[in-house]
Amino acid sequence: MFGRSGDTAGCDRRTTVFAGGPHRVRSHPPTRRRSLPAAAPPSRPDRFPVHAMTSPSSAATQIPSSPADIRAAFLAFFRERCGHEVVPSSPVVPHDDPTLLFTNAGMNQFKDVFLGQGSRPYRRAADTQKCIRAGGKHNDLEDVGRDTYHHTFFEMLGNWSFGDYFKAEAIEWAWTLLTEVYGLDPDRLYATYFGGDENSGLAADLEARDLWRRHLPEARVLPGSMKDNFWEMGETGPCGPCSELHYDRVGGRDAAALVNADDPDVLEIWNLVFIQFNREADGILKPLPAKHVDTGMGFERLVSVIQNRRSNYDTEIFTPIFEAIRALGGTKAYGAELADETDIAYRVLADHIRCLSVAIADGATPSNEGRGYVLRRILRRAVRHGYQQMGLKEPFLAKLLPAVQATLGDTFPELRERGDRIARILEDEERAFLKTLERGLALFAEAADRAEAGIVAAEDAFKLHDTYGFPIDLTEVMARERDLVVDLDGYERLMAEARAASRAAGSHGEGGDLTLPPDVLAELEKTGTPFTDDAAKHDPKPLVATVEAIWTGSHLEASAAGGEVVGVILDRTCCYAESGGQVGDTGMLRVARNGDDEHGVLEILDTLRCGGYVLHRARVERGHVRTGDRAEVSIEHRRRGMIAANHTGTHLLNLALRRVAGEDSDQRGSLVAPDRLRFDYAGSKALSLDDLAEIDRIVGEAVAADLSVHAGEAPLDAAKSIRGLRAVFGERYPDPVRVVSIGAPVERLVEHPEDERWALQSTEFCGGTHVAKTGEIGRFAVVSEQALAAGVRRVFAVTGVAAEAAAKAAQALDARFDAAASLHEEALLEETASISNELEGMTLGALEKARLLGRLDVLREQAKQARKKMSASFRDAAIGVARGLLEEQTGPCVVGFLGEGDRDALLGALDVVRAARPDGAALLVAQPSGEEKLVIVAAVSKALIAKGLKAGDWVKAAAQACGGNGGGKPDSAQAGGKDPSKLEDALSAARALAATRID
RNA sequence: GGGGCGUUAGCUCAAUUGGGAGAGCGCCGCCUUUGCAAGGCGGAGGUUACCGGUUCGACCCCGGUACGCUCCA
Repeated sequence: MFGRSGDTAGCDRRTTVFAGGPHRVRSHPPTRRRSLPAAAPPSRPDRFPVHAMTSPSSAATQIPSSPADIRAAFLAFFRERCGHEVVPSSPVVPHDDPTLLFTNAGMNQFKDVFLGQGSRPYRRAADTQKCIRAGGKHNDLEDVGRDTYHHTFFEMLGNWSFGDYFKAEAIEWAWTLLTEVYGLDPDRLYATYFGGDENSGLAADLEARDLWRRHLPEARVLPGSMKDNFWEMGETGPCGPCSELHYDRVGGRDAAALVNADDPDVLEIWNLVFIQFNREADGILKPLPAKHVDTGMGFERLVSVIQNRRSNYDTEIFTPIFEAIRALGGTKAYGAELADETDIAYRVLADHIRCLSVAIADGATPSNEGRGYVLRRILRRAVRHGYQQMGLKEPFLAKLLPAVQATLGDTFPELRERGDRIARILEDEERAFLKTLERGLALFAEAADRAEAGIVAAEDAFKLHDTYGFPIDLTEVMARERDLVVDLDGYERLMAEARAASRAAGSHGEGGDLTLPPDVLAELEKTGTPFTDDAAKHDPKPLVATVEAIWTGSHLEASAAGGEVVGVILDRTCCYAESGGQVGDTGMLRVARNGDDEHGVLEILDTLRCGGYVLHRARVERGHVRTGDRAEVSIEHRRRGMIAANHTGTHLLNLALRRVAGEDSDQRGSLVAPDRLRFDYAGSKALSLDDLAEIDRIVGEAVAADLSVHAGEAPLDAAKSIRGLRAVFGERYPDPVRVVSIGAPVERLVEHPEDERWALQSTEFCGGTHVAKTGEIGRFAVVSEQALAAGVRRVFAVTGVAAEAAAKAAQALDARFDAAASLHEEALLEETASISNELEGMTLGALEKARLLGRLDVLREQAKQARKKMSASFRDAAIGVARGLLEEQTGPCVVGFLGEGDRDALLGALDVVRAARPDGAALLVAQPSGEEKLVIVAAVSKALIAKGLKAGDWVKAAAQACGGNGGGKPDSAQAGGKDPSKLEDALSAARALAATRID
């Protein structure tokens, strides 16, 4: 399968690569679709023919040329000739590393190995890693499209040594691969090595220099600075010198001066990092006992070099995507011009659709925070370029997905497997943004109207961006169309202010975090502190352990005393450390020394895992604790029991969800706490009440069947093949892996993994604690169901006593509803409001809650009718009294008390009086039923206002006479009084004022 | 994690300084018309997201919560 296209393309390429002479930029490769991905060899390196690699002499006739061949050749080289394990790319969304937005380097998935926290069954590895550089410390987003080599998404080819081979082998292999396998001209290669740094007291890496000199003349082996040639993971931790290979696209010259000088024709293609130090907290470098190699070679760049194209975008990695963009219509063909706006849009779109497709395939979703927000920005940037440069006003990104699948789908099959989901999310998100644009257009029109001297105010531009998400460059374009300009300096100033404020707020606030930083972990290991043995966590009987270390949150301490909250590390423990969504145990730690039973008593508030250590976050209640103490650890059993019930309940819920919501409803996260459980899963449709009922029923059946819960370890590969297995999307599992099954024991599952029956039972990879029999769960109820983000839904549920309590609460509310049905008027209104409030904050089964909300609707309708009836009767009564007043008081002014009534009743009566005396004035008072206050309203005709009687003054005078206040307009006003006993005072004050003003 | 904005009738949105919650569309009824489109008249429809505070009085002011949008980290 490698054969035909590889052969011919290889020969073609050879003439180009070795042609030498002046550099020529080929406009376009002959893109024959057939020769692209369809004919590419599969990415599985074990199927890659190795004859080209094993026989260097024949390599010249077998130089890989297509992107797929080049990728496969890299993996085959390290697998076949250098004994590496070829591993799959880790997901581009690092589900298990919250410190990282996206996987941005090949070494990410081996970070734990370099930090000394984890290990692998192999010591040499190679892969092609999906990487995204956007939004984080490495942010290339704004540069994409403007040059030939920045990408938000790219592949990083890499090979690693974990304490195995070192500089000599790494350098030798890099050289061989590039010159022999890929046929690069050795005269165009330059190597750099770390040239030393006096300030840091670091010597030059002469070892690397000399190794390169075996292949390259001295003039092309160049020393580099700390910045270019010394690699560090962070402030502290593993680090070391690195050595880079650079390639001169032009050739036939001495380009040494152009290395690391940002020349587009002299570019770094491979970085070899030699991890040999650990930087301690005090900044000092200590040599590592186990030295590692970490290399990275940008795939897109490599292809451009081998194919002799001046831009990454001119390779077959991108050209099929350009074709798809052109097929969207309405735009010219890609012209490969750097400054051309349409060509920039081509590059932006091609880059961004790759990035978005890969990220979404790995489980990310555009959203308004974190990595989701980065994706949203990338998508919007793509839509904006399409919208402005290509006139694409309808969602179009999903139409580019097939081209991405065609170029990357063989290597990363998840792009095809999750294609529907990717397309749907892209389209939804595009529609949302088009709506934002529309709204922004309207707001911009207002801002443009306000513009003075042809300048759109900085505040307006900023607000459009900050509040309404209207991109600044769109604002500029629109301003230009109306012959306006935008105050960009002012805008930038406001942005800088907002950024500063945001940063200032984000920087403080790290109290209470007791996790161990890497340097402390290293310190512990160096001093021989053993990893905590927590095998007893699944059978948590109290046990006696030795205090190994005490962590204050900032340093290790020999002892802790009264009131302090510290992290205690023991040599062994029965506490479960927070992991896999299950919260950590609480319990007690009793220090015994010299026969004194309770020398120190600590309450364990939480238990967490740091590297190989279990950290007990504990408060010293009495006495003190020292390292070396013997202490009895015990957990709070009741709480653990509730957690176990919820954890087993979570597994049953997971099983039920698969049946109700479909096979695609992968778990996306979960929380197992004592009082409730939370489960997030992939799904875009809300669960109906019927679905919820079905879930409750399925779980309820499993509980009633009192099934046995089994746990056991099994080889990862064997366990993965068990039918019906539910694993967390994107999670990496250890080998062997712990399997928890409900029903048949783990051994039987592993014996016959394909058995159809397993599909009906719960089987999960899980390190958590569970009940022994499902009957212990007692009762299960889904409590609520909601959307968490687009494509992710969250279910809350309760088990055991909490579920019992919810059922009882529902019964109690039913009784109240029954009683409320016979209530009338005010009692009905009050009870309705009271029930409504309680229902809001109550934990109830989702089904019960829905049913009770239905009952509440009925009750509310009754209450509404009652309110209307009451209101009407008050109003009628008030109008009746007012008619009486009209008969008694024949003058222009009517002043009187209408009895019981609210403001609406008063206003209704006032209308009647006003109609009867259009040229007069009226002031009416009423007492709201059941309240110790008075309401006063007044209306005055224009004629009397002219004489000096203003309604506002009038009601104020009356109100102040009964302990209140009020006001309003001259023709109409309202007021209130707090003391009904002074009613007569209020009325006479009103009469008096009217008399002085009118007569 | 920190800002900004929003939430009012079934839908789209108004509501001057705090002083009697409206419009358009849709819905229902009646009238006009041979019929349709339309028009005329009338009507129903609101816990102004929720909770609390200030006030004689809150859609409006203040604090909190929920949800949504948006920017920054």
